[in-house]
Amino acid sequence: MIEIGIVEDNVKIRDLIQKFLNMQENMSLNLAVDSVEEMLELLKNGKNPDVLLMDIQLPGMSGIEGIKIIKQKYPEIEIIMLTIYHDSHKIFDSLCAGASGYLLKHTSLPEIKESIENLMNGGAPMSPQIARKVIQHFNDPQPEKKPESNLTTREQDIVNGLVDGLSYKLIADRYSISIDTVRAHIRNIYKKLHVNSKAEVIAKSLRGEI
Amino acid sequence: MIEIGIVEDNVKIRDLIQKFLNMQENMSLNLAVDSVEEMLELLKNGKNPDVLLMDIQLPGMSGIEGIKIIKQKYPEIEIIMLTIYHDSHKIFDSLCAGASGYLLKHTSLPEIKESIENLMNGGAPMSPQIARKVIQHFNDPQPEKKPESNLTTREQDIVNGLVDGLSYKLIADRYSISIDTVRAHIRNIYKKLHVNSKAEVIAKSLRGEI
DNA sequence: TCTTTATTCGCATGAATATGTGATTTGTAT
DNA sequence: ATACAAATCACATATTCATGCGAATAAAGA
Repeated sequence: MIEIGIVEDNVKIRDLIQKFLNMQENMSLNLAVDSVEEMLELLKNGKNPDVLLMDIQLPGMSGIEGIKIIKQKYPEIEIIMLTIYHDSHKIFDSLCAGASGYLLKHTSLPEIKESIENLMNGGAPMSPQIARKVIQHFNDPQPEKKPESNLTTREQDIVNGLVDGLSYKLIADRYSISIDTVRAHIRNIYKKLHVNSKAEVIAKSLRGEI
Repeated sequence: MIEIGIVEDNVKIRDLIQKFLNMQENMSLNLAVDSVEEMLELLKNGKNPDVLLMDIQLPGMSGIEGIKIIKQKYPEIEIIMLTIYHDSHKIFDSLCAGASGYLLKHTSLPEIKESIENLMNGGAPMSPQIARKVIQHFNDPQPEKKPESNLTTREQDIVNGLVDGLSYKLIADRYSISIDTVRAHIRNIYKKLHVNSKAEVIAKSLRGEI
């Protein structure tokens, strides 16, 4: 039985979710409050939910501040944000504060149920739009440093092999070339980078100097 | 009709996915190749898929390198990684390179179909385990990777020497110990870190995994 | 056409590394 | 008192790496 709590000041929404989840045979939602402060009170009194559904816009402390405090005191509780906000700032603040999932409020009840199960199975439920924003966070940040590699495509391949900790033999296998070719490339790489050991190439590469 | 391409060198898997997706009324998978190089050739010849499913471990260029090149030349193509790798390094490399989704290979065919639709609707398909790793990246960028180093002070010194690109001899000189002592320490370091080459130690260290 | 560059391959050799099997000393914890 | 981890050193050997020399092919430029 998954014990669930909800912090949501809109009573209509809260009741709807509570009723629906309580109808599920493997779920129980008995902790339904409309502020972080009340939830903290319940937790202090020994209540021990597995998952918390949390709004951001709340009376008193915001949901994001709530995450920080709750995760600090009760790190084993998983928190899913359930909110109307889809701006990157609130999303990332929530995730950085310790939320394990982020759903938008138009998420259907069955999807909320699925998300909770997903979370208990080691997943991280997100609405598609949220996932997109999270992914985009990785996509762009790059254009800062470009140390003019000078390395050819193949040479870059070889460097990647080295970084992966492969021996010449394994690199040769990976690219289906002879070990002597690998040697040849490495010679050229060393010349271009002004180094003379695998170690230095790996270090340079991982420091972003290639 | 969603035009799909797949880069996957395992013909069994590729054929299975191809047949399944072609059975969908709104999807068409005609571009099925087993290397990035071949896909680039098709794209150059005017093929224009909406979505690419891409493996990471491929003959020739890796899938991650492939993303970079394809996204640079054809930024409108959405790429979903479909691979067995679930280590953070490969996930983040893929996302940073421009992937819009990341699925593990045990994903069922209907889920792959859903993921493609999700993507076309502005989502970012991810397997739950992947989503979790992505979220964790925000949760606590630091304490997550504290794998209990176990390395002693001296061992850490040696690791630093390796990262600086020094040979055993030079490390011995730096700390005024014999080269055999350096060897001994390195043996112990390898055991503790479960590696067996300088290269891997340097890589781990620079990734903050020590 | 001629030149460069990228990529491929081979052979050879000394240097460095990986790994095994020891051993001694000095603290610290039990 | 003694058990144990940390640090030190030695010897041996098989593998891997660094590097020199040489060379062929194909693609891209001058």
